[in-house]
Amino acid sequence: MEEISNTQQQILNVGKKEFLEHGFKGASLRQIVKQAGFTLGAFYGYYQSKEELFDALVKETADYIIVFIQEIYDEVKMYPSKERAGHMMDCFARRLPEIVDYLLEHSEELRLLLMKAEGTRYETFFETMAAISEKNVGENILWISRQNMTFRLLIHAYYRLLIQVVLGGGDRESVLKAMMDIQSFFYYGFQYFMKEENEQ
Amino acid sequence: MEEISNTQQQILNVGKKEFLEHGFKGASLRQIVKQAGFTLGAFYGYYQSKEELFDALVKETADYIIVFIQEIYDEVKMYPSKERAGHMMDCFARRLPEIVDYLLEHSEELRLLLMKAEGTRYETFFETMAAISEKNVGENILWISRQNMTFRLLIHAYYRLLIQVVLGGGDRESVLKAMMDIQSFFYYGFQYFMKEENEQ
Amino acid sequence: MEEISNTQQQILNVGKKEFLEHGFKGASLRQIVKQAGFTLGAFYGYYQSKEELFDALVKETADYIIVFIQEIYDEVKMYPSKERAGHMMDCFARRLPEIVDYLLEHSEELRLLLMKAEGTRYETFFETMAAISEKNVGENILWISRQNMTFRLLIHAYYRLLIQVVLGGGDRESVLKAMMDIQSFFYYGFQYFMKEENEQ
Amino acid sequence: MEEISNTQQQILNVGKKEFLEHGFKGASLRQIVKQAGFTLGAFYGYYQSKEELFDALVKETADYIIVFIQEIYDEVKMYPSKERAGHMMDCFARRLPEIVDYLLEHSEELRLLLMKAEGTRYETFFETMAAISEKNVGENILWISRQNMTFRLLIHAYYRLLIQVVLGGGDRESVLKAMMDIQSFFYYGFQYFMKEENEQ
DNA sequence: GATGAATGAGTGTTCATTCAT
DNA sequence: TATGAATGAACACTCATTCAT
Repeated sequence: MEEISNTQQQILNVGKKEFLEHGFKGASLRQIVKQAGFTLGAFYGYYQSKEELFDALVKETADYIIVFIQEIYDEVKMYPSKERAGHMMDCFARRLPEIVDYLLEHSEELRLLLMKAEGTRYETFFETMAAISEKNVGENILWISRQNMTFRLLIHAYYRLLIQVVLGGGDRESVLKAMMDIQSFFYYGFQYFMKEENEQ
Repeated sequence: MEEISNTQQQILNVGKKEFLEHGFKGASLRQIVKQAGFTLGAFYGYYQSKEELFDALVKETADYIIVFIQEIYDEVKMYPSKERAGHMMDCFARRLPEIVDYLLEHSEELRLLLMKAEGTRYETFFETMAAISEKNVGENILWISRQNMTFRLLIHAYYRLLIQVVLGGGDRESVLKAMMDIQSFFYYGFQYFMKEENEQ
Repeated sequence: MEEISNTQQQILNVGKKEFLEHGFKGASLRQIVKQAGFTLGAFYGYYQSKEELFDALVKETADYIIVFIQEIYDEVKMYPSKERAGHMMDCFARRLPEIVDYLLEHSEELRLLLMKAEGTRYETFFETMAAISEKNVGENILWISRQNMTFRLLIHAYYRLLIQVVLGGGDRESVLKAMMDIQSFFYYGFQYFMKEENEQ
Repeated sequence: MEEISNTQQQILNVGKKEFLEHGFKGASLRQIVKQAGFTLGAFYGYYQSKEELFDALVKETADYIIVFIQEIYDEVKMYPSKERAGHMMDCFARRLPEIVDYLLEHSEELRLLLMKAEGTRYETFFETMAAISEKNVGENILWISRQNMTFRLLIHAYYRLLIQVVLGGGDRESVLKAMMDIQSFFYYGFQYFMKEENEQ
């Protein structure tokens, strides 16, 4: 456990607020330390750069999400190769409440990560998330060929919807309800896809 | 017909490139005019501000899109009230090739508009697009209640997919194919929704 | 008679307006030619610089005023040396209506000259006016010694009041009335001075 | 007591000099910091803007003057209503040495305030001073009707003379002597006015 | 006589970062 | 740990003026 001094906690709090308000590039270190009641010099005692502060705010959440997605695909892989496609949505659905809870608790970090990270190494975080899916689907769910751009895009869309619902600001119940609906929507949609592919 | 001098065309070209690379805020007028081989003074002979240059690059495409979406809903309105929901996807599908062709030809402007416009009056362009849909759906396709957040999100997702496909960089054929697939996917998905709503 | 083309007249009109509004330094040639419906190039066909335009607007009035003041002192000089001081105010009073009429007709030029000329060779015009008085008084109205700062300042004040009354915006009658009052005020005031000086 | 570092003092000194030389608008921050031996960044560590520097140079003097004038009128108000007019000049005369001393010590600030403040919130400081007089005279010294433009102008002239004497650069004695003379001059002048008004 | 394109130096202001103390 | 002073480069924008056509 790293010790976090009051000063550092202040900087983190105000930093989060300012990054949320103005984005990484738009936020001013001067403003942050001023509001936190410290000086620029103090800041550089804790972080080596503006980006390092952003990182500190966001890293844990980013890592969690990446691991979480990978875990889902690991579960999918436990089915026999041919059944994987059919179970993919199940696996996602099963762990939906868990990830929703986590994201609701870290919604500010999520927003930073996905909407305020331009100029940091997270500016392509969404694509990174999607790339994990593409990799796993391509390697393991064979009949969905990796070239199938449409499928990739629908995965993107699914993630984006999940995020939007969480960031939309509703309570846990309505967020879960919306995601269940979307899940069903996607389930029906995918039926069409699997039929199509089988016919070809 | 406005005449556009070589200089101005240079500024437009380099400006487009720089805005695409760094976003509106991140782009530097100094860099733009330097690369265009002119001075800052020359720039201000053509445009009154940085934003005006962005506007000149993007306005036509923005206007075209807004008008286009409204036109689709005007077509939907020509059906009797009860049939509108069923025909909505048809209407979108019918005009899909047209908008795809237009957007492919203006894909750079589209990218500026939707991903590089922070700091300009277009920074909420995507929301503006979606708001037109919400307004029309809410007023005219009655059984889809305006409060239905999920439905709103799916409209967002549809537009976002359309844009991503276009910006994905494929050729006309593969873009159209992908959009047709997505169309079908959404069609099937909506079946579920309509069933659900009717049962309630 | 110099011919003045429409273009030139336009520039003069708009130039006067802009100089009045923003002062010499604050006025922008760009704005002037834009409002006049011409280009910067055209401007430099008529005037060699911004200051030359100011000069053109103001020179005649400036010259007239200088000559006028000198004329008054020339009249004073026609009295025997000892009587001059006593007649000074008379001479001023006698020609008051004439100068008031002229200044009312050229009040805009007067304002340019005295309040908007910073940055031009007229920025010390008021001091120039006063210096003529000082010179004449010092040379010719002997008992008022040149060192008498107070007397100099009262001359300044007299001129300043004259100008303020004219620029105050009243009609001819009220301007003349005010100046007559001021004249009397100064007349009484000077009585005190002459008494004092004689006693010393 | 605010501590003022050497740097800040340097900026204040050079700033005062530059503002005196070129006026507020005409002075260049770059020139100021260059002469002070610092950089622009350093400047903005002390002042938030060019105007704030001007303010720092001038505020104390401005406030002092405003309060001082008001105090004189407060003294006038201690006389019965009918006697006020007759005592006004007395009250001014009584406190003349005090204000002269103050202004002589702050003559540079006075010059900034009254001749170099265009573009700052002090650009109408002279009018503000005069307005206090007008207000007090109008409310309390009844027989001098507020509409009497001439009277207003004479108040202006009195202040302007006071300032000119101070800024004229003489020593304390000659300044005081000049102001006493002017005081007497105005006293005699006002006799005429009061007579006139009474006769009407 | 007038245009329109262009210059080059200037403006006030903000930035992330450094460093001696 | 924290300060506070300072840097130097960057920002968008405006200016009076020039000159080939």
